[in-house]
Amino acid sequence: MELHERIYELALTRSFFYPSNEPYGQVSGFYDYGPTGWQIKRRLQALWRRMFIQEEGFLEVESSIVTPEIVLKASGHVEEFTDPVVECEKCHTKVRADHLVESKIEFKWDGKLETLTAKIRDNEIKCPSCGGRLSDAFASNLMFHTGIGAGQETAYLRPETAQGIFTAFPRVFRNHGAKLPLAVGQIGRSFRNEISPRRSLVRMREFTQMELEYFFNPKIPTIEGFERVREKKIRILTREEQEGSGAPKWMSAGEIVERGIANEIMAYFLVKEWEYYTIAGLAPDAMWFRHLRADETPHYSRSNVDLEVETSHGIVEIAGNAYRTDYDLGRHAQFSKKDLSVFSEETKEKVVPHVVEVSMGVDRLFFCMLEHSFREKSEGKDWEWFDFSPFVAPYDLCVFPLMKKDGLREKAESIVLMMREAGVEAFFSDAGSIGRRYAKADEIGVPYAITIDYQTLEDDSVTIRFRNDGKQERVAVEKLVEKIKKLKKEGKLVLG
RNA sequence: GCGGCCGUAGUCUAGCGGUAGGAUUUUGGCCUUCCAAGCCAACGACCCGGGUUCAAAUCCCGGCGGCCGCACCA
Repeated sequence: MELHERIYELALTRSFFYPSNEPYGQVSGFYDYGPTGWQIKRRLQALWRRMFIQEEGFLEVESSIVTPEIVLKASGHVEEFTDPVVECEKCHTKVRADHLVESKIEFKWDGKLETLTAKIRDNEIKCPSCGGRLSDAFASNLMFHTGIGAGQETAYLRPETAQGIFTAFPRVFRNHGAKLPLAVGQIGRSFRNEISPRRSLVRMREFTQMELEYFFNPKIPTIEGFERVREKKIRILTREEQEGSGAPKWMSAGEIVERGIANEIMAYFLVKEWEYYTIAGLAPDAMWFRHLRADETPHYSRSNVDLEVETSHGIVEIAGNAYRTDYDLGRHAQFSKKDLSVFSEETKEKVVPHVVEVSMGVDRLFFCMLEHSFREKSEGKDWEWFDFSPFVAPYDLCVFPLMKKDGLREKAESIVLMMREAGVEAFFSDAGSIGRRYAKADEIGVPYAITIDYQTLEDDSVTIRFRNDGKQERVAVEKLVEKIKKLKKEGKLVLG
């Protein structure tokens, strides 16, 4: 059995995620998060918020999902997400029309559907799978279409959260210091009407993104704090290595800048992302950044660097970094007929800011994290479990009375109350034997379990069990909250 | 969308013409002083529609859905 198959079974039984609207039958590409999964996803988002917003003093917004067509024309999505397609009249296979024609004859598409249809007719191009007659070329759009108001003015569900940040830029800039650089992030749902979504959370029609746009004066492509990360290393697959060995290399932020792979701003975020994903529980030896080849880089971008992760579903891209220059603001200026340039105090001139974008997918991260954290039965444990980091585990700890009787349950409940009041997320259970409950706690990756035993009633102390080695340490109840917070902060998972 | 395989309790699975059996989970009870103990009991399923047949979970057709490959996509 492939790991992802096992993960999917676990997702169903442990309430990580499951198909949306289940009683009506599955519609592929849509998944709900259950109670346990949502706890984890929330924490992945909270960790991002802490590292990419709070720690940096950046700003966060929430923009609307339904987006008028003109906005997405400006962004390029109406064109970019519309593929020219032909359909076989016999077997109904759909094929990209431009790719098909290009593969048959020497041809450069001019963007017109009629041209493609003409070429197909002139050259008698047939269906590649059955040889049947092909339809005229038509546009197939990957955005969810909707209509606003009684007039049903054309609109789409946003295909990315970024555009809401670009359109908010002028106001946010003015209201929050009117100075560059300015960084604005957002967590939210995006939508892509995939033709045939597969691989569960890896390719969804409705998904969650965490995006950050860093606006700066193009003459000053630097970021405060770069010196702190200059020597820090990440794994990266350079363009040369993609031609060569294909093996990622450890490289420092400084070196990435020197080699021209990224500017300081992007290099800074690469380091930050590496830290984020490592803390979130991805295995550093199973992920790497990849500098996209020139032919993969959009025309408006100076450099794109993706984060790729190895999984049983193959290599999954979970983050994209792009130096988008002034493309987005420039296009929105053009389409809205507004001046979106701002005055730069740094160079005493008006500039259209450049943008470095960090775009991360939460659901794909969630899936990769489950795979990388999954642990088979072993000598120490006769059950499968998840080695989640304390930052993303669904609960901070479990509270278990050794027995239900003799006042142990009541004592345990009072400790749960104390923990919850202190902001510690505690899971309580008195069902079944204590060993069984430890196993259950391991199965959803809770890092610590507190056990209330007979000694607790005598001296008001409890044991803390560490998930990863099963060893226990005795702690006074009055020091419990402090102790747990310390363990979490240090990420300590074994007593040792 | 095409092709191959498939659809039985929450999960895994047996049955493949006579209306379902196991494992696990869940619930209640007994028992239990630390790593999925044991015992008793209970709950719980044949994807949907049509056809063939005395009789369909089982055979046939259609639909819906899944997995893999193609295509599409990141």
